[in-house]
Amino acid sequence: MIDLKALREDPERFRVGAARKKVTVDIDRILVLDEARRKAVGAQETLRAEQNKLSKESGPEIGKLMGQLKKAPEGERGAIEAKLAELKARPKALADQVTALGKEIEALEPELNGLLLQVPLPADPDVPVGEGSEDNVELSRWDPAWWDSSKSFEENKGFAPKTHIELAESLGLVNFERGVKLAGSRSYVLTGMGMRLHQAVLRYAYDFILEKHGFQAISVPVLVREEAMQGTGFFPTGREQTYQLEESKRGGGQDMFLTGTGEVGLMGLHADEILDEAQLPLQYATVSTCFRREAGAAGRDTAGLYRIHQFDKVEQVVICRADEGESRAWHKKMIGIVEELLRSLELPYRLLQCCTGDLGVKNADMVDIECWMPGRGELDANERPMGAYGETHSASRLYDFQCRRLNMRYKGESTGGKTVFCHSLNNTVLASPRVLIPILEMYQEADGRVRVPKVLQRHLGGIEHVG
RNA sequence: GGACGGGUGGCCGAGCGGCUGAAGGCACCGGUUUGCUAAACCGGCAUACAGGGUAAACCUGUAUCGCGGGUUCGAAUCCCGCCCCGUCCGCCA
Repeated sequence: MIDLKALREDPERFRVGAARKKVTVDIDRILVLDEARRKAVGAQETLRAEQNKLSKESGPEIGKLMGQLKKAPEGERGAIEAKLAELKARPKALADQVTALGKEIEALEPELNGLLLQVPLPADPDVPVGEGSEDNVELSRWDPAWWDSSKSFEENKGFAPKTHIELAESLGLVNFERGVKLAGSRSYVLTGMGMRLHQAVLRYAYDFILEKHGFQAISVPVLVREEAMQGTGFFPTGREQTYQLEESKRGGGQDMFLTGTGEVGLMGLHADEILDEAQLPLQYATVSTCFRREAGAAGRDTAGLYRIHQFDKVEQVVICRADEGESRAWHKKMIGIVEELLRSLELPYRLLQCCTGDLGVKNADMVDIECWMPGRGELDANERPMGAYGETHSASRLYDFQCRRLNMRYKGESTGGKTVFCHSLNNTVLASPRVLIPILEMYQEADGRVRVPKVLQRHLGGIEHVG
């Protein structure tokens, strides 16, 4: 949620911000509705002030007259009743006007609020302007000692690579057919060492963020109420991306939603709370199952473990003071944690500065990390993929956009006793099974086996090879 | 699924038609006292929106006692609907 006051004062900033993010939202309509609403509210408040004053004056008198009426002899009742009616008439008339204005306001608000929820947070000025992912800017690359990203897989390792799908099949790591039988397209079943690798890499990443970086371990519900989805900024825009359980249709209280990321639970934890500045920054990490409908992605990445409806993810979230410098410093730090993790796994990766067109509504800045996946990308003359970077991580800075919606504030020395909305950030630590793609493909050997990354071996009982 | 009980400020908790934005306590902030700490005492202490004021201090108004509606001149208080939380029993893990 953006600040309506800020929009009122500088609508152009939000017009440009939305345009650069390729989001269509009628800012002028918001201004018109806001103006009309404020006018009506102002008029209503004036009337109410008058009404309150009147009822304070005439109220006790009415009470007194009512008492007299009970005891009064027949003859005097008419006079008292007339006086009562007169006393009651004026405030009543005002109340009717207030009600009328209330109806007017009610008519305006749904549209205004609906529009307001759609206004994206403008990207920071240093975020490159662009249309979409093709305009993202590469910031840096990293390769392990045994890999040279300027050369092909075959030049690096001396044999042609198999894709993770082929490896999964030959080594019995995934059963796609049965996944589809059970749950439809984009479903899979990890089997044997596939499941063990999945568990091992998640556990490794989770221990990594907790033990090496002091994040707090926490579990989250993955089935949440609508407020949590709206509060974290996934609704209304991402509504069609989420699975909805229509409990209300079965006579239950509310519909529930399956979360697409642990971020929803972690950020929702402190919704409607006022935190003590001394508690900040909050550094939370969770591992949770994520569900995504992948609506609108029909036909893209249909095979393999890349784009699937259900996966598991270690997610990190930071809630800090409302300070741009602090927010930027945390962003760097969170990205650094992932770099350290990927280096320990010896996976080649690159950092991408996302351009305005590739940002979501809620972030001011986003850096993606992509791992090299030899089985992805364009096909060569032999119809074999030439490899490509594929997104495995995404680090966002949201300023107070999310906390405003969640009504998550803090108070302390630096705020001068005022309550201020917190800033929030989030980043993937590791998502699996997607990360198994670069692991399987990069660690495959000429004999068809897959070496187990060193750091994962202790999570797999010391096993050095799969297959 | 059945039977109850309950949702009030940062927290606990009273109030059950006007004098209540709301007693009292805790926490917090300022002060007095004090060798230090503690205690004691005094004072302060909700949020949002709108208007005024220098985008500060502050002032004014309105709203807010789970949410929505109703009764009433007037509702935290009465009525109706909904949501949520809790307890006990049953069922399942």
